[in-house]
Amino acid sequence: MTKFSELNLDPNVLKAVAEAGYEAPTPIQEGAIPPALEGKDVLGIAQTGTGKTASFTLPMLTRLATGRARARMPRSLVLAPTRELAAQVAENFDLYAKHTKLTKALLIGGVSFGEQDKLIDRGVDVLIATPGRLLDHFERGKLLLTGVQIMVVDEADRMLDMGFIPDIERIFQLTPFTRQTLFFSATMAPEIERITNTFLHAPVRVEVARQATTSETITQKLVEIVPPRKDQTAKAKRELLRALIQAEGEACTNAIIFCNRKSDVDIVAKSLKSHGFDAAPIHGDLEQSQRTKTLDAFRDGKLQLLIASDVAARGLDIPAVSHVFNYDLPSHAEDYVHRIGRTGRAGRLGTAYSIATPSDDKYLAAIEHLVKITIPRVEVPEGFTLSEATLREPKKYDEKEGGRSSSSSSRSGSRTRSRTRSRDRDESLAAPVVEPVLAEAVVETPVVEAPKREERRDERREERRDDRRERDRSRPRDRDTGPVVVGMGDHVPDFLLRPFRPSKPATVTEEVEETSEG
DNA sequence: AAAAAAT
Repeated sequence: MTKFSELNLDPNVLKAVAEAGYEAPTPIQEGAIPPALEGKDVLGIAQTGTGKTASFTLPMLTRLATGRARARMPRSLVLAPTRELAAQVAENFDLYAKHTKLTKALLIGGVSFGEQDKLIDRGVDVLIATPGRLLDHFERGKLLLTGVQIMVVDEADRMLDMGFIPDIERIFQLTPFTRQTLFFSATMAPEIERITNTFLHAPVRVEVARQATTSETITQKLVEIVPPRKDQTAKAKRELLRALIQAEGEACTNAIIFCNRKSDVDIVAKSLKSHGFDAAPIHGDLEQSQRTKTLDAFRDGKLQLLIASDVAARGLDIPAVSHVFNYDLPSHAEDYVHRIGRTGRAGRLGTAYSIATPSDDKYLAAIEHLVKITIPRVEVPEGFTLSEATLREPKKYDEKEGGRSSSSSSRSGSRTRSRTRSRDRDESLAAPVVEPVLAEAVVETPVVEAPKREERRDERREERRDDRRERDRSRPRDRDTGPVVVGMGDHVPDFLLRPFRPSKPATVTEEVEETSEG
């Protein structure tokens, strides 16, 4: 087996690695460090938890060991998508650079410019930044990127998701053509491929097998509930979450609870706290100081439950999380893998619970397709008092539907139709794989409904366009024109229509048509 | 329908 000591790293760097307790490099490190040390571009395809950060940190420090920084001209640059991730990279630099004289600055938003400016002025070897703040410094003329010898892009696919690619391209163009580029991404989306083709020169491609999502170290479980009413979903989910945490008891030493929305992060955190749990929220709308404080407390074991948006889904290295709870199933299947990957790290055992409601069926299918397993369904825990109402029981819905559908079928017309649509949606939500007798009625509708819904939307759009045309010709006579005209009847005073219609309607109509087609 | 990041 290769050892770090065989990798030609700077002795001072090697010393820090040894002190940190590392002997043998991970596959990504073994693959990326040698070419990086030779000054070659590296394209690393690897996910977090594979030792990616050290795979660029160690060779960078080694190559920067000779020479020193000039004022406002950093010698290297690391870009990360989130502030926490950038801060984490910075911590890694501190760790491995402690026996060198290399300096670094962390440029992230949410903190004042003053300290960052001071460091840049003095000259730093390594600049670690989120794209926005870096460009901000650059535009203020405080920063020159022409001295960058090594540039690292970390978590490029996440940058893509977050719309950072234009910024990244711009930053690439601000650095010298001769720079060395180390580029990391978990996946190679077409857009990522394009960037690497443009900005990397004959890169050495290092690909590390995707982390097994069915990793034996993570036990995945899914709890499905059907809240009796839609407006009770959140309440039911919060209660179920509490029951799940309680059922796990002492096994749950600490956990990250993921919500899809920032507002839900706050609500769930508040709710858990009021029920006596040791919980705190983290998401992008919170003050940076608060984010740092919360994350530090969680890392130090002073906080048991971290309620998080996807700001914490990727990259963050939080050791020893016993549980992950998906309060919401993520709408991007990839995120499921990232989220549950927060537990079961470094050979430790972990448990990942996901809460699903019927409206998650689509997401769930995508997730299970991606991870290539059927996530084991488990019963709701005993402490879940709403269980009777919220178990996956289609009956209530079907009874209701049966009653309503007969009354609605006696009617017709566009207004009733819109109500029918929302009813059908509920119906399809409540359609589980059980109850064959009722399934007849349930299955039929969504299957037919799905394509129809699209058609109808198009129809309506066309209708609306027609309406406009009609009105422009001042012949508002169609009853289907929508609630506004129906409500006014045929008695709409002419002046009310005038502001929407310039003096020569025919011409305008033509113009509208032309522009809309062009 | 939403999260992240520059203010």
